[in-house]
Amino acid sequence: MSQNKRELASTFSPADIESPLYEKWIAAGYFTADNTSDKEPYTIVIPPPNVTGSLHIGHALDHTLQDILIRMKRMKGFEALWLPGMDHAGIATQNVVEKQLAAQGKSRHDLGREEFVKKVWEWKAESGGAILGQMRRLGESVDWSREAFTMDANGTRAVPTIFKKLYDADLIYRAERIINWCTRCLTALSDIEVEHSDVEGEFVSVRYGDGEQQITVATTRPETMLGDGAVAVHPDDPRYKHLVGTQVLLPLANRMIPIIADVLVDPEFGTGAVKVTGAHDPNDFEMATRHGIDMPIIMNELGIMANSGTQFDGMDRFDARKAVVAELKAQGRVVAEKRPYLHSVGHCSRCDTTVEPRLSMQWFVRVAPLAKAAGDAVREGRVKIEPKELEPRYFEWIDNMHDWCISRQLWWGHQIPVWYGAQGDVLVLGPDEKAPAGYVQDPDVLDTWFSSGLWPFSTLGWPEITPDIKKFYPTSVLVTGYDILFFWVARMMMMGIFAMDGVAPFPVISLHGLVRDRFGKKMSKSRGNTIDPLEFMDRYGADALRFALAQKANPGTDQALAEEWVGASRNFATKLWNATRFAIMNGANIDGPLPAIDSLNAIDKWILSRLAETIHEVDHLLESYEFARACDLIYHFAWDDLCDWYLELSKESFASGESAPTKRVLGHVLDQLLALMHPIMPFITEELWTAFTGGESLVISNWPLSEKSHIDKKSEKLVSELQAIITEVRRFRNDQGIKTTQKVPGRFIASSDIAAYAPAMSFVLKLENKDFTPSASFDIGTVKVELDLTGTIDIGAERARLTKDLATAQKDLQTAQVKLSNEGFMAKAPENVVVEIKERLVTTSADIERITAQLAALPQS
RNA sequence: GGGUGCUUAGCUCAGUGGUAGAGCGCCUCGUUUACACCGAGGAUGUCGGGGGUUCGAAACCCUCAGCGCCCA
Repeated sequence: MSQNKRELASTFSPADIESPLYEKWIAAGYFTADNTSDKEPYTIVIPPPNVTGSLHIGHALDHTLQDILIRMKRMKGFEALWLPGMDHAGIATQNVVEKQLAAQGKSRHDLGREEFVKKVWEWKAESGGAILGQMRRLGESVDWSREAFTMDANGTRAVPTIFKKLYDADLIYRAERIINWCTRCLTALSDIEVEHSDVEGEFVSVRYGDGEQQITVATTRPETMLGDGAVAVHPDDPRYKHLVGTQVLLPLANRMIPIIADVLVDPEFGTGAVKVTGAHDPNDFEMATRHGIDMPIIMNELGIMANSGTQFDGMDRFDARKAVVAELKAQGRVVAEKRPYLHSVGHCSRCDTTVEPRLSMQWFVRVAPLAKAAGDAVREGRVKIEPKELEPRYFEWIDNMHDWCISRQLWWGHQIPVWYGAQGDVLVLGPDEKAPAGYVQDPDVLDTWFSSGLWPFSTLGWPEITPDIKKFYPTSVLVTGYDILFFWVARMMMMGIFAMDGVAPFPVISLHGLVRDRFGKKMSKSRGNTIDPLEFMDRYGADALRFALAQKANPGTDQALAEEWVGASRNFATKLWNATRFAIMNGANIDGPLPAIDSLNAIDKWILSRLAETIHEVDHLLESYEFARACDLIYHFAWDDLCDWYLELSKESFASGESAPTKRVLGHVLDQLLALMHPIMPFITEELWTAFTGGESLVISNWPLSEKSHIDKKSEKLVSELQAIITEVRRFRNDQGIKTTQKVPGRFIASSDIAAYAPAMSFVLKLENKDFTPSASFDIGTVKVELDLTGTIDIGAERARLTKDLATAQKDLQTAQVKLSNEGFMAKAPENVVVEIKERLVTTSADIERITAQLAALPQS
């Protein structure tokens, strides 16, 4: 084994090591999961990025967290499967290819459906999936042999299977309903694909009818009045009671329409009377249905006025709005106008076009029973949401879900598996069934989220009960941003529980937040504050990016990111690199068993104790998806405990030559630390560890074990005393203006257990051990330090230092005294707290006495 | 309008009942044989305002103010 040890380059260069290491891992097949192994499975399916997408900073975060879990579990001996793949992203992808066609002056209709879909596949082959290469750069340990696509063979069988199953269970139906229509994409959208934002519009009050038979309605969309079927008021509204049941003249259209009473009307809002346009407003549709009111459609798919039988036909909806108001004004029917009037308007999440509510025939999923099951799974604890604080959001949404419109008037996607016969009969077919001659398939495709809802099992070969399904379903955890909790997570819950006999697709949903800019502002192209993870990887390496992201990933909360912070993580990597070089230079090794703990010095015992504690806590935190806290502990153990203290305190031992146990201990600590860090920073740890140990790979090495027997509070206390002494002496030297490099005669007068480490401390502090007459001395606790400064000390600086220490001690003393003289505290505070405060009283009193004496001993100046 | 979260050091954020923390930034000093992508030392906060519970509150409760997110 040891013949594979290597020398390390003197400087850390991520670009030199990352890509060869990834190739090595792939060639070795470490990431390929074995469905025949007897290891316990651990499965994560990657949230499939759009085939049109490239790796943005949010993916980098999401994927880093998943890789941390997968790599840790693989090291823990699980059969780890991390399944990669992409989503066909219906509208987004179709838009991309349509744009290319538009550049040639063509539309998809010029090609026809079959040709167009062929074109999209060609586009995918050439330009799709750029993200996959970028995932390799990030070091993702995904199983490429199982790479999936929502429209691959598995997806193409799973979709009609579940469609038919839902249809047969009466959970899919076709109906004429108000849906959200995008006049640019020319398709229906689900509620969730509509983004609401406040816009400045207008609020116009219009008088319908004349004389006795008149009523004023207010609207933000005057043009839709051409499609009004009624006017509605609240049944208890005394202003209009006499009009209910009568008819009123609809201006412009010159039709008589009824006045109805419905509780949906808010009498406080506007005039308390509203127009009822059943074909172009969801609330109105509800009222119109209830009262059997006509619902004329007065706009075509493009948002152009049509079939209203008025002069406005042929006008764009927004032009018509102005024209209608102008004409009403001319007729003296405009009672009031508010402009601008701020109100919420829906926009297409893909292209930002103002969404038009539109009555049309679509396919829907009846969500009530599915959503109930998905909600119950969380309510009953079968599925946990991490962090728990996000549960209310999940319930609020899933318990109030509307039926899901799943048909899209697109060509790219899973075509709806329904065929219509000449007599209007409807056939829903599974993947292996063929429609009889003469039947025509529904031209629409399914919502992209319909197929991605099947992702946790369609990718494993469902509906076949494959070895993969048996081994790897349900998956172990879902890691994703809270922003797609509704889009995707809820769909997977509903589909998974329905398809897999009640077994939810994952027992845990671990949600992280969004990556924001350095000021915590949302990133957007228009703000110009977006961050490109690829650039950061170029400049600082993949490990630095991963660590920077994981270090700030607190459950469910957004994180800010700035370039310097990635740079700081790179610095951390460099620190680790140099520490390992130093360790190797000094003969650190992992040869043979660790020396007996009792035989070790306190410094070695201490670092082993800290290692055991760190491993224990990091393990627990990672298992709880507390990535930020885990990274923080690792960072401080590696930098503070190991580099700043252990290596420094051990230098004397290395220099003296009597260091065999320390070399073995250091080797052990490094070996374990690199393993512990490997899931987070896979490249540099692999490079360092293989060079240092000569081993094959950390990817397949054992996860570190926390040795409880190494935990040694006594040594921890002793070393913390050594640290306090060293810090005080440094502070004294600093205050006295003595250079760090200057050697000074000095000695410690201390009890034997501390005196035993005088050589180590002297080495760190550059104190010379020789005969001298002290010209300065001071106390730290029970330890006296004597120094020969060969000259006068700076009394002013010394007095300032002691005065400050005295003030601190006096404040601490006072705090303790106040507590101890408080009867309530003495009576009710727990014993251990009282003891602690009493101890504090004793030590601070001693400190005050000591410092006061030192101050008094200073010569007057 | 409904739901939900936040307000702690210059910035970004940890910290769920026992002497206020981290990273970055800032100040001083330093080419010590792992590391200047570094080391040593230092400064900085009546924990948004007000009230309450408690021996004790940044933390628990009420209230006010500001900011944010989700949904309608």
